[in-house]
Amino acid sequence: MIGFLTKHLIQLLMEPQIVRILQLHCDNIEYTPTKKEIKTAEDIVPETKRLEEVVVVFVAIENGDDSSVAQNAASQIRNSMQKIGSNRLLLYPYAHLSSNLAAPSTALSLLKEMESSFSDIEVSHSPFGWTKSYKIQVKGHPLAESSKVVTKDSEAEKEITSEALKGESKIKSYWKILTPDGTMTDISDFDFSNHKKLEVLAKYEYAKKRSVDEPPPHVALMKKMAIADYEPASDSGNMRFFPNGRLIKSLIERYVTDRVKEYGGYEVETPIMYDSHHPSMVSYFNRFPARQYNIDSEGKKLFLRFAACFGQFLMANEFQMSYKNLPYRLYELTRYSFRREQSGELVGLRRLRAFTMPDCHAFCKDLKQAMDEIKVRFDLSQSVLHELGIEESDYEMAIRFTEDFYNDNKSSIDELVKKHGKPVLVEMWKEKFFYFVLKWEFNYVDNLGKASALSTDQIDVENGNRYGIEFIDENNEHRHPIILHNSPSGAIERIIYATLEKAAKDIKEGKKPQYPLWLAPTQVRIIPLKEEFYDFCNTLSDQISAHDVRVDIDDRNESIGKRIREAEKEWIQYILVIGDKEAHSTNLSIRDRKTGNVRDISFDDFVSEIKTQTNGKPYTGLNLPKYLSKRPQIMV
RNA sequence: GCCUCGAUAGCUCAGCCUGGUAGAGCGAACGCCUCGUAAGCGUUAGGUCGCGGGUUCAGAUCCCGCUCGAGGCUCCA
Repeated sequence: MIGFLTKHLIQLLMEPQIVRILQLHCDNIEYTPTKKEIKTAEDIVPETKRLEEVVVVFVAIENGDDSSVAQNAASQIRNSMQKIGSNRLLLYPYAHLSSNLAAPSTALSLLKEMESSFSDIEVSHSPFGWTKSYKIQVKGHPLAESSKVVTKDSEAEKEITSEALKGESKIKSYWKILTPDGTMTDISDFDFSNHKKLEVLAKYEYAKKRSVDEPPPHVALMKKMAIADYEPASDSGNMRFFPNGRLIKSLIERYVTDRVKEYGGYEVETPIMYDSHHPSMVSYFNRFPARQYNIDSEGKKLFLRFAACFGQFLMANEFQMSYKNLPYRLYELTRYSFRREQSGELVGLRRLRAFTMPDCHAFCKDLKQAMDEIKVRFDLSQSVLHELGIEESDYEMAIRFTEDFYNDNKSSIDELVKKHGKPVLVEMWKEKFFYFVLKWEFNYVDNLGKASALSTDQIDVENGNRYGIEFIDENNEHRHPIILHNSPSGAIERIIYATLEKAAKDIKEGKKPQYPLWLAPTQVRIIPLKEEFYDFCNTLSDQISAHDVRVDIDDRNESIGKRIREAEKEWIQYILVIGDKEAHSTNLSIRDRKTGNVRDISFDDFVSEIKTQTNGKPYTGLNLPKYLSKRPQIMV
């Protein structure tokens, strides 16, 4: 905020003979006149005034201004207020905008003229000629802050829209490509011809080529496969998961959790809401304007967590740690993390307001330990994605760091790139702005050329201090750990999104889409030819499911063709049609969706064929009635 | 937040341009058929055409406003 004011004040001071305006869309402003600054100050009783939901216009009227300029200024203010949908205005005389002020009497009369030209909205002005103290809360949206210079000729109008929000975060980024052999190329000099997906990631201006009206294919699939759907009675971006979706999601959740625990993470559970006035939150918040759900409760201003960081940091704050305990890793699968993304940004399972995020923090004693640890977690993330069915050709890596950090840690950074085995996108900063000095992520690039981050890790050098997390080092000194923030898979919903997008790609290419067998809601479907085989089917299904296989029975009175067709539409990999022949055979006749052919196979071989494909993955039983005649249709 | 599009049966959608009794397929209920690897047949039920206003003898249809949704853009700590 301070930086913004300074920047624009300098710009404003360079243009002579105009009305100068700094316009701010505010949650509230409170001001108190303290003393008269000039003899001709307005005659008022000084009292504190507070306005809510208001556009505050700081205005300086310069030498040479007249009525037409005032009118011009008023009409511009009116225009922009319509744009942002506000109808309360405070004109705030602010001499510091100009070094060429008009005489106070002229200025006051023009100010009043401006005020009176707003008949249709609620308008007031703060007292002219008084020294005032004020408190102001500016909104965070892009149009909230703007400055204007208005001259007699309205065509000379200049409007500068604030870059305050993004401007700060984008300070001096240098975009590069780093190849596995360690060479860093400027992005404009890199030959992308063999790296199309990386190019998509690199230029996120893909709008030009893509056909606009096409919804991402996973949205239709998530409904058709009865996985998930929008819940109109909730807020946008809060999904409901049907039995199929819950089963898939819960298996992925369990798998990622198992892998993190195997790596050395200790699972914890922390609250989903926090007090924004808690001292640890305040400084964190000052950097990041409102993008969270806020809840007022008994005078507390609570917000819903947007990551697991707070809970784990506040918890680690209570730990008495020695350097001998480090690295120490805390893990939580947040169900949910909440980010109140702008409504227009929400898309299916790709971008949500409530999502499930595995989040593993490693507390490290020094940078060397952190660099060793980040490599282990890099391998973990790669492996987890692979096992979830997302291959290295599906995603591109981006890495961000400060220039100093790169120079000091070049070989370790090169090592990460080498592990990825492909060129990676680099964003390099001259100096640290965020709390981290290095961050990498894997970005899934979908059918429409959209990139979404999956796995990520960061080296955080600030929050150990901010949250008062300490350990005692070899010399009996108190020190703050370096903290790594890793999500080995990224949001679970996003893994489902990627899985469905890959399936959609198969469909488009004429291939049969398929779930990885361990995620399939039904792994084996049994279809009795006639009612007389029901008992046989039931026994068979018990025998198969005794080996931890999800098997169900289509006992509906439908034609055999129709029941097979529907099993195919559910992407069920194995179908067993049971008739006279099968009921009297020791072997099974299985229809394998991958080939569409029927083959004979022994019971044991069949089970072991399934086991090979689901080896090392979690299992849970059917999440639907075993008999299809007992299932409601999910119509979405 | 901005732009565009949309809202008709449980679901997918037609009808709207050119105003005149509300349609189809799927699904559901019931019945027939008892079936050999991607849709067997018939009958029935089911709609305040998102909400509010206007024009008209008459509005799902034309006009205005609103609500909700979706996609794109911007954004993504």
